[in-house]
Amino acid sequence: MESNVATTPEVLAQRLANSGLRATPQREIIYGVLLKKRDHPTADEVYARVRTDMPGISLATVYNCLETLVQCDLVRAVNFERGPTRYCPNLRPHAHFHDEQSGSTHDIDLPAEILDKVRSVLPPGYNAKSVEITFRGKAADEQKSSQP
Amino acid sequence: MESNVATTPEVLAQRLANSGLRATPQREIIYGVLLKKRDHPTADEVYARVRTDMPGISLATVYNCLETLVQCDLVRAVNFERGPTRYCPNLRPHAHFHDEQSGSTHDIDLPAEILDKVRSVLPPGYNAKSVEITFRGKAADEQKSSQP
DNA sequence: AGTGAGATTTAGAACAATTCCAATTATTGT
DNA sequence: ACAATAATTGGAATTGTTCTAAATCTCACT
Ligand SMILES: [Mn+2]
Ligand SMILES: [Mn+2]
Ligand SMILES: [Zn+2]
Ligand SMILES: [Zn+2]
Repeated sequence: MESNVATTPEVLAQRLANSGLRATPQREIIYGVLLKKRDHPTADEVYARVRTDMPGISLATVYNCLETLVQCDLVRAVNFERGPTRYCPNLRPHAHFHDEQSGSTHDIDLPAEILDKVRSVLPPGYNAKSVEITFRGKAADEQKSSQP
Repeated sequence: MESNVATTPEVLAQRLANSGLRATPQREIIYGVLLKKRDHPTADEVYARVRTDMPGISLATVYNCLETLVQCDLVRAVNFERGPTRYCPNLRPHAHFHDEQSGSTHDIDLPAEILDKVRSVLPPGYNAKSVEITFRGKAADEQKSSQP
Protein backbone atom coordinates (compact mmCIF):
# COMPACT_ATOMS: atom_id res chain seq x y z
CA MET A 1 0.00 0.00 0.00
CA GLU A 2 2.36 2.68 -1.24
CA SER A 3 0.61 5.98 -1.17
CA ASN A 4 2.38 8.99 -2.44
CA VAL A 5 5.08 7.16 -4.39
CA ALA A 6 5.46 8.19 -8.00
CA THR A 7 7.64 5.98 -10.13
CA THR A 8 6.34 6.39 -13.65
CA PRO A 9 6.23 9.19 -16.20
CA GLU A 10 2.43 9.09 -15.94
CA VAL A 11 2.50 9.76 -12.24
CA LEU A 12 5.03 12.51 -12.81
CA ALA A 13 2.69 14.16 -15.29
CA GLN A 14 -0.12 13.93 -12.79
CA ARG A 15 1.91 15.49 -10.01
CA LEU A 16 3.08 18.28 -12.21
CA ALA A 17 -0.45 18.96 -13.41
CA ASN A 18 -1.55 19.18 -9.79
CA SER A 19 0.77 22.14 -9.47
CA GLY A 20 -0.33 23.62 -12.79
CA LEU A 21 2.89 22.60 -14.48
CA ARG A 22 3.62 20.72 -17.69
CA ALA A 23 5.33 17.41 -18.18
CA THR A 24 8.15 18.38 -20.51
CA PRO A 25 10.70 16.00 -22.02
CA GLN A 26 13.39 17.63 -19.88
CA ARG A 27 11.44 17.08 -16.67
CA GLU A 28 10.66 13.50 -17.58
CA ILE A 29 14.21 12.59 -18.45
CA ILE A 30 15.62 14.22 -15.37
CA TYR A 31 13.14 12.48 -13.13
CA GLY A 32 13.93 9.22 -14.92
CA VAL A 33 17.64 9.72 -14.30
CA LEU A 34 16.98 10.18 -10.59
CA LEU A 35 14.85 7.05 -10.41
CA LYS A 36 17.29 4.94 -12.39
CA LYS A 37 20.38 5.41 -10.25
CA ARG A 38 19.50 6.42 -6.73
CA ASP A 39 22.91 7.54 -5.60
CA HIS A 40 22.01 11.11 -4.69
CA PRO A 41 23.66 12.80 -7.66
CA THR A 42 24.50 16.49 -7.74
CA ALA A 43 23.05 18.80 -10.39
CA ASP A 44 26.27 18.42 -12.37
CA GLU A 45 26.04 14.66 -12.22
CA VAL A 46 22.41 14.76 -13.31
CA TYR A 47 23.45 17.06 -16.12
CA ALA A 48 26.10 14.60 -17.29
CA ARG A 49 23.68 11.66 -17.19
CA VAL A 50 20.87 13.48 -18.92
CA ARG A 51 23.13 14.63 -21.72
CA THR A 52 23.64 11.10 -22.98
CA ASP A 53 19.94 11.05 -23.89
CA MET A 54 19.44 14.73 -24.53
CA PRO A 55 22.71 16.35 -25.53
CA GLY A 56 21.28 19.80 -26.06
CA ILE A 57 19.90 20.33 -22.57
CA SER A 58 21.32 23.24 -20.60
CA LEU A 59 22.60 23.23 -17.05
CA ALA A 60 20.15 25.99 -16.20
CA THR A 61 17.33 23.70 -17.24
CA VAL A 62 18.68 20.91 -15.07
CA TYR A 63 18.62 23.28 -12.11
CA ASN A 64 15.15 24.50 -13.05
CA CYS A 65 13.73 21.00 -13.43
CA LEU A 66 15.29 19.70 -10.24
CA GLU A 67 13.83 22.65 -8.37
CA THR A 68 10.44 21.95 -9.95
CA LEU A 69 10.56 18.29 -8.88
CA VAL A 70 11.46 19.33 -5.36
CA GLN A 71 8.54 21.78 -5.31
CA CYS A 72 6.18 19.00 -6.42
CA ASP A 73 7.43 16.80 -3.58
CA LEU A 74 8.67 14.18 -5.97
CA VAL A 75 12.30 14.68 -5.02
CA ARG A 76 14.17 15.72 -1.89
CA ALA A 77 17.13 18.08 -1.94
CA VAL A 78 19.86 16.82 0.36
CA ASN A 79 22.81 18.80 1.68
CA PHE A 80 25.99 17.80 3.47
CA GLU A 81 27.95 20.63 4.92
CA ARG A 82 28.48 23.10 2.13
CA GLY A 83 28.82 20.56 -0.62
CA PRO A 84 26.70 20.77 -3.75
CA THR A 85 23.05 19.88 -3.28
CA ARG A 86 22.17 16.26 -4.00
CA TYR A 87 18.85 14.92 -5.19
CA CYS A 88 16.91 11.96 -3.87
CA PRO A 89 13.69 10.48 -5.26
CA ASN A 90 13.07 8.33 -2.17
CA LEU A 91 9.90 9.71 -0.61
CA ARG A 92 9.73 7.47 2.42
CA PRO A 93 10.87 9.04 5.68
CA HIS A 94 14.57 8.32 5.78
CA ALA A 95 17.85 9.55 7.13
CA HIS A 96 21.10 9.88 5.18
CA PHE A 97 24.37 8.20 5.90
CA HIS A 98 27.25 10.03 4.32
CA ASP A 99 30.37 7.93 3.91
CA GLU A 100 33.25 10.32 4.16
CA GLN A 101 35.80 7.98 2.59
CA SER A 102 33.91 7.15 -0.55
CA GLY A 103 31.71 10.21 -0.70
CA SER A 104 28.71 7.94 -1.18
CA THR A 105 25.33 8.49 0.44
CA HIS A 106 22.97 5.80 1.69
CA ASP A 107 19.33 5.96 2.61
CA ILE A 108 18.44 4.74 6.10
CA ASP A 109 14.76 4.05 6.58
CA LEU A 110 13.26 5.74 9.61
CA PRO A 111 10.47 3.93 11.47
CA ALA A 112 7.69 6.28 12.52
CA GLU A 113 8.31 5.23 16.09
CA ILE A 114 11.85 6.65 15.98
CA LEU A 115 10.71 9.82 14.28
CA ASP A 116 8.18 10.36 17.06
CA LYS A 117 10.83 9.85 19.70
CA VAL A 118 13.01 12.41 18.02
CA ARG A 119 10.21 14.92 17.78
CA SER A 120 9.51 14.39 21.45
CA VAL A 121 12.69 16.25 22.39
CA LEU A 122 11.12 19.50 21.23
CA PRO A 123 9.88 21.75 24.04
CA PRO A 124 6.27 22.92 23.80
CA GLY A 125 5.87 25.75 21.32
CA TYR A 126 8.32 24.35 18.84
CA ASN A 127 6.36 23.23 15.82
CA ALA A 128 8.57 21.26 13.43
CA LYS A 129 7.46 20.95 9.83
CA SER A 130 10.38 18.68 9.04
CA VAL A 131 13.08 16.68 10.74
CA GLU A 132 16.36 15.87 9.09
CA ILE A 133 18.77 13.26 10.34
CA THR A 134 22.24 12.83 8.91
CA PHE A 135 24.93 10.35 9.88
CA ARG A 136 28.53 10.82 8.93
CA GLY A 137 31.09 8.07 9.10
CA LYS A 138 32.33 4.93 7.41
CA ALA A 139 30.10 2.23 5.99
CA ALA A 140 31.53 -1.28 5.85
CA ASP A 141 32.02 -3.17 2.56
CA GLU A 142 31.68 -0.44 -0.01
CA GLN A 143 31.00 -3.28 -2.55
CA LYS A 144 34.36 -2.80 -4.31
CA SER A 145 33.96 -0.11 -6.95
CA SER A 146 30.60 -0.10 -8.70
CA GLN A 147 30.69 -2.39 -11.79
CA PRO A 148 27.99 -5.05 -11.36
CA MET B 1 30.60 17.64 36.23
CA GLU B 2 31.14 19.40 32.91
CA SER B 3 33.99 17.74 31.12
CA ASN B 4 35.02 19.10 27.80
CA VAL B 5 33.43 22.51 28.17
CA ALA B 6 35.70 25.47 27.56
CA THR B 7 34.31 28.85 28.49
CA THR B 8 37.33 30.98 29.34
CA PRO B 9 40.29 32.41 27.45
CA GLU B 10 42.57 30.22 29.54
CA VAL B 11 40.81 27.06 28.48
CA LEU B 12 40.92 28.28 24.92
CA ALA B 13 44.67 28.74 25.17
CA GLN B 14 44.99 25.25 26.55
CA ARG B 15 42.93 23.68 23.80
CA LEU B 16 44.85 25.51 21.13
CA ALA B 17 48.14 24.48 22.67
CA ASN B 18 46.97 20.87 22.60
CA SER B 19 46.83 21.18 18.85
CA GLY B 20 50.15 22.99 18.64
CA LEU B 21 48.46 26.31 17.95
CA ARG B 22 48.82 29.73 19.53
CA ALA B 23 46.26 31.76 21.41
CA THR B 24 46.21 34.93 19.37
CA PRO B 25 44.15 38.05 20.12
CA GLN B 26 42.06 37.37 17.05
CA ARG B 27 41.24 33.83 18.11
CA GLU B 28 40.42 34.95 21.64
CA ILE B 29 38.12 37.74 20.56
CA ILE B 30 36.34 35.59 18.02
CA TYR B 31 35.79 32.84 20.52
CA GLY B 32 34.58 35.43 23.01
CA VAL B 33 32.09 36.76 20.49
CA LEU B 34 30.69 33.27 19.98
CA LEU B 35 30.35 32.70 23.71
CA LYS B 36 28.76 36.07 24.36
CA LYS B 37 25.81 35.83 22.00
CA ARG B 38 24.94 32.26 21.18
CA ASP B 39 22.69 32.89 18.25
CA HIS B 40 24.64 30.87 15.69
CA PRO B 41 26.08 33.80 13.76
CA THR B 42 27.50 33.49 10.27
CA ALA B 43 31.10 34.38 9.50
CA ASP B 44 29.92 37.79 8.31
CA GLU B 45 28.03 38.37 11.53
CA VAL B 46 31.04 37.34 13.58
CA TYR B 47 33.14 39.68 11.47
CA ALA B 48 30.78 42.58 12.21
CA ARG B 49 30.77 41.89 15.95
CA VAL B 50 34.50 41.43 16.22
CA ARG B 51 35.19 44.68 14.41
CA THR B 52 33.71 46.75 17.20
CA ASP B 53 36.60 45.56 19.39
CA MET B 54 39.20 45.02 16.70
CA PRO B 55 38.45 47.23 13.71
CA GLY B 56 41.47 46.14 11.71
CA ILE B 57 40.71 42.44 11.56
CA SER B 58 40.19 40.92 8.15
CA LEU B 59 37.38 38.68 6.98
CA ALA B 60 39.94 36.07 5.92
CA THR B 61 41.15 35.94 9.50
CA VAL B 62 37.63 35.48 10.77
CA TYR B 63 37.25 32.50 8.46
CA ASN B 64 40.66 31.17 9.48
CA CYS B 65 39.99 31.51 13.19
CA LEU B 66 36.53 29.98 13.00
CA GLU B 67 37.98 27.03 11.13
CA THR B 68 40.68 26.70 13.77
CA LEU B 69 38.13 26.71 16.58
CA VAL B 70 36.13 24.04 14.78
CA GLN B 71 39.28 21.93 14.35
CA CYS B 72 39.98 22.23 18.08
CA ASP B 73 36.46 21.03 18.85
CA LEU B 74 35.59 24.24 20.64
CA VAL B 75 32.98 25.25 18.13
CA ARG B 76 30.56 23.43 15.84
CA ALA B 77 29.90 24.49 12.25
CA VAL B 78 26.20 24.32 11.49
CA ASN B 79 24.59 24.34 8.06
CA PHE B 80 21.02 24.77 6.90
CA GLU B 81 20.41 23.96 3.30
CA ARG B 82 22.84 26.01 1.29
CA GLY B 83 22.86 29.01 3.59
CA PRO B 84 26.09 30.41 4.99
CA THR B 85 27.75 28.30 7.67
CA ARG B 86 26.83 29.23 11.24
CA TYR B 87 28.94 28.77 14.33
CA CYS B 88 27.93 27.32 17.67
CA PRO B 89 30.03 27.10 20.84
CA ASN B 90 27.59 24.71 22.56
CA LEU B 91 29.50 21.47 22.96
CA ARG B 92 26.74 19.41 24.52
CA PRO B 93 24.99 16.98 22.19
CA HIS B 94 22.18 18.99 20.73
CA ALA B 95 19.94 19.35 17.71
CA HIS B 96 19.11 22.57 15.91
CA PHE B 97 15.71 24.07 15.38
CA HIS B 98 15.69 26.47 12.49
CA ASP B 99 12.81 28.91 12.56
CA GLU B 100 12.06 29.70 8.96
CA GLN B 101 10.05 32.84 9.71
CA SER B 102 12.58 34.62 11.84
CA GLY B 103 15.69 32.90 10.55
CA SER B 104 16.73 32.22 14.13
CA THR B 105 18.29 29.01 15.34
CA HIS B 106 17.71 27.33 18.69
CA ASP B 107 19.65 24.60 20.46
CA ILE B 108 17.63 21.58 21.49
CA ASP B 109 19.39 19.39 24.04
CA LEU B 110 19.54 15.75 23.06
CA PRO B 111 19.35 13.18 25.87
CA ALA B 112 21.81 10.32 25.34
CA GLU B 113 18.85 7.96 25.39
CA ILE B 114 17.39 9.58 22.27
CA LEU B 115 20.72 9.67 20.51
CA ASP B 116 21.11 5.95 21.12
CA LYS B 117 17.64 5.28 19.73
CA VAL B 118 18.52 7.22 16.63
CA ARG B 119 21.80 5.41 16.16
CA SER B 120 19.93 2.15 16.51
CA VAL B 121 18.33 2.61 13.08
CA LEU B 122 21.70 2.02 11.44
CA PRO B 123 22.13 -1.45 9.92
CA PRO B 124 25.21 -3.39 11.01
CA GLY B 125 28.34 -2.21 9.22
CA TYR B 126 27.39 1.44 9.35
CA ASN B 127 29.74 3.17 11.74
CA ALA B 128 28.59 6.72 12.43
CA LYS B 129 31.15 9.17 13.76
CA SER B 130 28.49 11.83 14.11
CA VAL B 131 24.75 12.30 14.03
CA GLU B 132 23.13 15.55 13.08
CA ILE B 133 19.50 16.36 13.73
CA THR B 134 17.83 19.44 12.33
CA PHE B 135 14.28 20.61 12.78
CA ARG B 136 12.72 23.16 10.52
CA GLY B 137 9.52 24.99 11.37
CA LYS B 138 8.05 27.74 13.48
CA ALA B 139 8.84 28.33 17.13
CA ALA B 140 6.16 29.98 19.25
CA ASP B 141 6.67 33.35 20.97
CA GLU B 142 9.78 34.65 19.30
CA GLN B 143 10.15 36.94 22.35
CA LYS B 144 9.16 40.08 20.37
CA SER B 145 12.33 41.36 18.76
CA SER B 146 15.44 40.99 20.91
CA GLN B 147 15.85 44.00 23.26
CA PRO B 148 15.82 42.67 26.87
C1' DA C 1 68.84 42.84 22.73
C1' DG C 2 69.25 40.59 18.08
C1' DT C 3 68.25 36.88 14.75
C1' DG C 4 65.84 33.41 12.27
C1' DA C 5 62.25 29.92 11.81
C1' DG C 6 57.82 29.25 11.75
C1' DA C 7 53.09 30.67 12.60
C1' DT C 8 49.57 33.96 11.74
C1' DT C 9 47.28 37.63 9.58
C1' DT C 10 46.04 40.25 5.68
C1' DA C 11 44.11 42.09 1.06
C1' DG C 12 42.66 40.77 -2.82
C1' DA C 13 42.20 37.32 -6.49
C1' DA C 14 40.11 33.08 -7.57
C1' DC C 15 36.65 29.64 -7.18
C1' DA C 16 32.37 26.71 -7.10
C1' DA C 17 27.64 26.32 -6.95
C1' DT C 18 23.71 28.44 -7.89
C1' DT C 19 20.54 32.03 -9.47
C1' DC C 20 19.23 35.63 -12.46
C1' DC C 21 18.28 37.68 -16.93
C1' DA C 22 16.63 38.59 -21.36
C1' DA C 23 15.93 36.33 -25.51
C1' DT C 24 14.25 32.27 -27.93
C1' DT C 25 11.40 28.25 -28.43
C1' DA C 26 7.53 25.23 -27.32
C1' DT C 27 2.80 24.27 -26.00
C1' DT C 28 -1.94 25.27 -25.32
C1' DG C 29 -6.55 26.97 -25.91
C1' DT C 30 -9.38 29.59 -29.02
C1' DA D 1 -3.40 29.80 -37.53
C1' DC D 2 -2.84 32.97 -33.55
C1' DA D 3 -2.06 34.86 -29.34
C1' DA D 4 -1.04 33.94 -24.63
C1' DT D 5 1.53 31.56 -21.50
C1' DA D 6 5.06 28.38 -20.01
C1' DA D 7 9.55 26.52 -20.40
C1' DT D 8 14.22 26.43 -21.96
C1' DT D 9 18.56 28.47 -22.99
C1' DG D 10 23.41 30.75 -22.74
C1' DG D 11 25.68 33.71 -20.41
C1' DA D 12 26.26 37.15 -16.83
C1' DA D 13 25.88 37.93 -12.02
C1' DT D 14 25.87 36.65 -7.18
C1' DT D 15 27.21 34.51 -2.85
C1' DG D 16 29.96 32.39 0.38
C1' DT D 17 34.25 30.59 0.85
C1' DT D 18 39.09 29.35 -0.16
C1' DC D 19 43.51 30.38 -2.06
C1' DT D 20 47.77 33.06 -2.62
C1' DA D 21 51.61 35.56 -1.70
C1' DA D 22 53.28 39.15 0.98
C1' DA D 23 53.63 41.41 5.50
C1' DT D 24 53.69 40.86 10.46
C1' DC D 25 54.10 38.62 14.66
C1' DT D 26 55.96 35.25 18.17
C1' DC D 27 59.02 32.35 20.13
C1' DA D 28 63.37 30.11 21.08
C1' DC D 29 67.92 30.72 21.14
C1' DT D 30 72.10 33.23 21.29
MN1 LIG E 1 31.86 13.95 1.56
MN1 LIG F 1 16.42 30.30 7.08
ZN1 LIG G 1 17.84 9.77 0.20
ZN1 LIG H 1 23.92 24.97 18.44
